[in-house]
Amino acid sequence: MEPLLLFPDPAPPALAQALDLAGYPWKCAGSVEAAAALEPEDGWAGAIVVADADPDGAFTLCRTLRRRDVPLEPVLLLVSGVQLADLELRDDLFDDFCLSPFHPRELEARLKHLFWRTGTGTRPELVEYGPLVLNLETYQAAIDGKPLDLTYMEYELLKFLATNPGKVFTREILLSRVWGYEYYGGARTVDVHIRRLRAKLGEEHANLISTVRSVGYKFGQPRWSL
Amino acid sequence: MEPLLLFPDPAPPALAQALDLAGYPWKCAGSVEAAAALEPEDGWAGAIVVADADPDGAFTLCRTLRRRDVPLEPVLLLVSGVQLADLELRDDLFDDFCLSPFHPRELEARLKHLFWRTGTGTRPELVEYGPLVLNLETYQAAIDGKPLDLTYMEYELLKFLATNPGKVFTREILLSRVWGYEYYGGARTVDVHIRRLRAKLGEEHANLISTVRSVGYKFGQPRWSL
DNA sequence: ACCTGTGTGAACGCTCTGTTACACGGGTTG
DNA sequence: CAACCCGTGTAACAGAGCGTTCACACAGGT
Repeated sequence: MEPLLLFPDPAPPALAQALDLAGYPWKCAGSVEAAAALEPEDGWAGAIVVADADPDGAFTLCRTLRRRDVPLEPVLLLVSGVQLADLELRDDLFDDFCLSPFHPRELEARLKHLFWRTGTGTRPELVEYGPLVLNLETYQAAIDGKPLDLTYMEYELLKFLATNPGKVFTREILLSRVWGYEYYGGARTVDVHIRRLRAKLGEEHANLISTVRSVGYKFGQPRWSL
Repeated sequence: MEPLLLFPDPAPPALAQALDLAGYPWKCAGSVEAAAALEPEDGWAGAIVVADADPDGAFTLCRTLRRRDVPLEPVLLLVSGVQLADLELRDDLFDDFCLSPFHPRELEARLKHLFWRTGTGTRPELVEYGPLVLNLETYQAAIDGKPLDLTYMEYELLKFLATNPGKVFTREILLSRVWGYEYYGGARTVDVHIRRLRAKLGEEHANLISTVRSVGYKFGQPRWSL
């Protein structure tokens, strides 16, 4: 995903932190010129403009962004309560606004809805570990960019292991956590699924799942762990 | 100006008072039927739906409003902080939201910006995915330029899937999001509608909807975007 | 060399899905 | 008002896919 443009420079720590937590990349610019210099090749994903400290600069930046050949969307404005009146007659300069101080989850919800509304990229939920990528929304898996054709149980097992890399699980734990608490069956079932997973991962990556003799299995971190 | 539709009935005093102060006329309705009975000849100016007390009723009303021949705009949702997660996957049901308790001036600012925005017509009336085109205004569908004769449920189901391409939905999710919250019925209903959709899409495009065994259905091809 | 634990392949049986047929209700037509 | 059509929900069945189990080979540790 392309980064968001933030104004001013430096951005308020709370804003930067909220975006980091939500997983949105960003870059700061303190002026129109700095924004132009920092702009990625594929353009910004959007802009978040803080209008508290320097309203004039903020609105100037918004105006510039909107005057481009392809007007930048979305533009989210962060304003303090007393600034609400400043929005008067400036509706064309922003797509949404958020009161400052803001709740991180409100900001995240607004960004999400904004991206949905403007039709631009929404990030899928991913579980990644090295060459392995699991897309939780599409139920797809890929390794080295090549899609893996996993069955439901294989996917669930791999997802559980990959979300807890390095940790060892006994077969009983895996049965209860992946198969379900009420499940009562042979522990060897796990072995067979592990084997099929290794086979589908390919010879090169079969060692992503390692056997811990007399204990169980673990995912990743084959050698050097803390 | 036509009145705003408020939900539920009675509306929170703070909301009514804020609207009175801002000069917006309004009427309350506690159900879909009441809203239909109260609707002015020229239609509502918009709707403000409070989701705090009765989320199910609120979202059902939103869905009804959006399914009209001319989808009602704008819809402003009032939610409490803990409800932010409820907005997940419901982006199509509202145009903006406001955290409750709200500051009257924030509400006023949002309404103002909302009317400005919807007045300029930014709502996407088409949903496109590859050869498929859905016209949300005329309720028509076409594939490869040839019109599809879909029933109401088929259209709603396809619309929901096509607006979330690549994402997998369980039958339960589809029942609640397409059929409605209050719906209690067999999950196999979804299967049959999927099958009818595939049949109408034609042999060539039937694979636009793919089955994810033990999970549900998804539309279109993966978005392996980063 | 023995024993325990794990890898491997095949076969069984169940769950899930595709598909068809039918029942029900609302609306329309004669 | 009856007869019909259309849209929708539900039941039933068959087939395929998939999970589980078993039997045996193999490796590691004592």
